[in-house]
This record gives sequence, structure tokens and C-alpha cells, in this order.
Amino acid sequence: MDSLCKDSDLALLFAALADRTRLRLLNLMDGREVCVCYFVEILGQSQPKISRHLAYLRRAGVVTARREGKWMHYKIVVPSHPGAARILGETLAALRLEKGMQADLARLGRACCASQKLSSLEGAPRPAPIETIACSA
Amino acid sequence: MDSLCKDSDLALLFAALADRTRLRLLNLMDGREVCVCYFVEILGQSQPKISRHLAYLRRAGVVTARREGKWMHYKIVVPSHPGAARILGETLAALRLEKGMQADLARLGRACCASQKLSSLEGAPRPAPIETIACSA
DNA sequence: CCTTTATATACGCCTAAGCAAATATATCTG
DNA sequence: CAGATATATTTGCTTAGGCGTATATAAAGG
Repeated sequence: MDSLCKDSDLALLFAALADRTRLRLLNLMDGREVCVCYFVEILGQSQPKISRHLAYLRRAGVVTARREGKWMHYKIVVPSHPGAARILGETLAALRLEKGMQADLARLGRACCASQKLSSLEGAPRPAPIETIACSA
Repeated sequence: MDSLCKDSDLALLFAALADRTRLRLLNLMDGREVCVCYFVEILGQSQPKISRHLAYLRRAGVVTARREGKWMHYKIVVPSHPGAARILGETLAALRLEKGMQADLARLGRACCASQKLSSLEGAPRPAPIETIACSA
């Protein structure tokens, strides 16, 4: 089931974070639950690729999925391991400072407001804010 | 030269941290410069394996090496990227809480004091404390 | 110089995991 | 039930990187 389960909890978390695409996904999920269709739209990458990375994050216990009709919503899970939670929080804080990550969030905002117009997102459920992740920053 | 250079600075750091052996090495280097012979002795793993992981950490910019005669000393480099520095600091703090990591440090202390007796470490240079890594914890 | 000691690198093997393209599944709608 | 839509998984290929073993390099000492 968990092909990427190495040994240390932390090593597992780090493996999940060691990919640019997954960092971009996590940044978009920082503080909100996001529908897969937005990831595809915003990252401009293939739907199977997005799904694969989301599956990886899910297997690593970093995110959870919730189905709502045809749509799947993903959000970040605060790790039970306190150290992991702090590291994830620091990671999200660091991502917030990156230009590219800010651009992704800006596109999310725009896609959200334009979801009635963008044919690709017509009727898609809007990203919903959730309780903010504990962040020591 | 940098076969593991992906794209994001952070993804590179996380890849370096995504291995149990490397986390053990970093834990041993937390706050001190350590000679390779101690790593081999304490982790109880083959010298080439230790060297390979140290090379990986060096290529990732997480540690630097210093030669002293026959011996090589490794120590942690505080990343110039502030976010990376915080994440590394949190990581080291989290490792300090792990039983296995504490056991490694205990063995380091013992190996250090017994280095005249342990034939494998006879004459090996002792680990030296250095300035502590910035740690937000 | 030749040997020993300490460390690094190369080689061969194997698995994890990245990608694109194709296909499967689940849900809604008519 | 038959599409259409949204998402997930499989397949096939390629590369990174883990491991053990063997070998290379660097320094020290006779």
C-alpha cells in the first residue's frame, strides 16, 4: 500500500516535499481546500500528473481528499508528529515568500473569480478557506 | 556535477533530508564537526556507504568537508536561503527528540572518550563543537 | 619508494519514482 | 441505460539513487 514508506517519519515527509510540483500543490492548499480542477488549470500540467502527485501526498499522509459529487477536494493534514508539523509549517511559510508560489496563488484567485467564464472551470467548486495550519513563523 | 539539482532550492534540500542515514549523519554533526571514522564506527555501516551519503549532502550544499591530514571532517553549513535555514534548524531540533538519534549521540560521546582504546579509532581526531546552528525552536 | 591508513569513487544491480499516453472509474444528466 | 465530466490508475519508458563490492586516491610513516 505504501510503497514510499521508508523508515523514519521525517524521511517520509521529506520525500513528499522533495518535488517542485508537490510543493506548488501544497502552497495552493495552504489554508484552503482546493478542487483538483484548479490544480490542473493553475499549474498548467496534465491531469494525470497532478493526480499522481496528489496520490503521493495522500499516501505520505500530508493531505486528505474529500469527494463532493464529481469533484475531489484536497487539503493539508497537520501531521501528528509535532516535529513534522513544525517543519511543514516552516515549509509553507518559506513557499509564501517565493515569487513563483505567489504567482500560483494569484492565478488561483483569478481562476476562482472567473470560474463561471473559464469554460474549463465552469461550475467547479470554489476553493474554501480552512483553519490555518500551525505555523511557528 | 550536481546530478541531484532539481529546480527549487527547497526541493533540493528536502531530497537531501529524505534519507534515514543522512538524517543520522546530520544529527551527529549538529553543533560539532565530526570525522568520517566516527560516522562509520557509530552508524555501524560500511565506509563507502557513509562516504556516499556525505558526498550527497556536500553536493546538496548541506555540509562542508575539511581535510586534516588523513582525516576528513564534516560539518553542517547553514543554508543562505533563510527558509531553508529555518527548516534545517527545525529538522535538527526534531531529530534531537528521537530515541535513536539520542542513542547515536551517546555512542559518539563514548567513542570519543574511548578513542585511545578502540583500535578502530586509535588516534582519530575528536569531534569538535562549533557555533550552534540558528534554530528558531 | 612502498605500505598502511583514511577516505572517495566506480561498477553493477535493483527499486522508486518521474513522465506521457492510454484507459479505467465514479458521478451526474438526460 | 447512455453519454459527458472529473478524477484516478495503468503501462511503458527513463533516470535518480539506494546498496555492496571492488578499486582509486591522498596522506603519513618507515
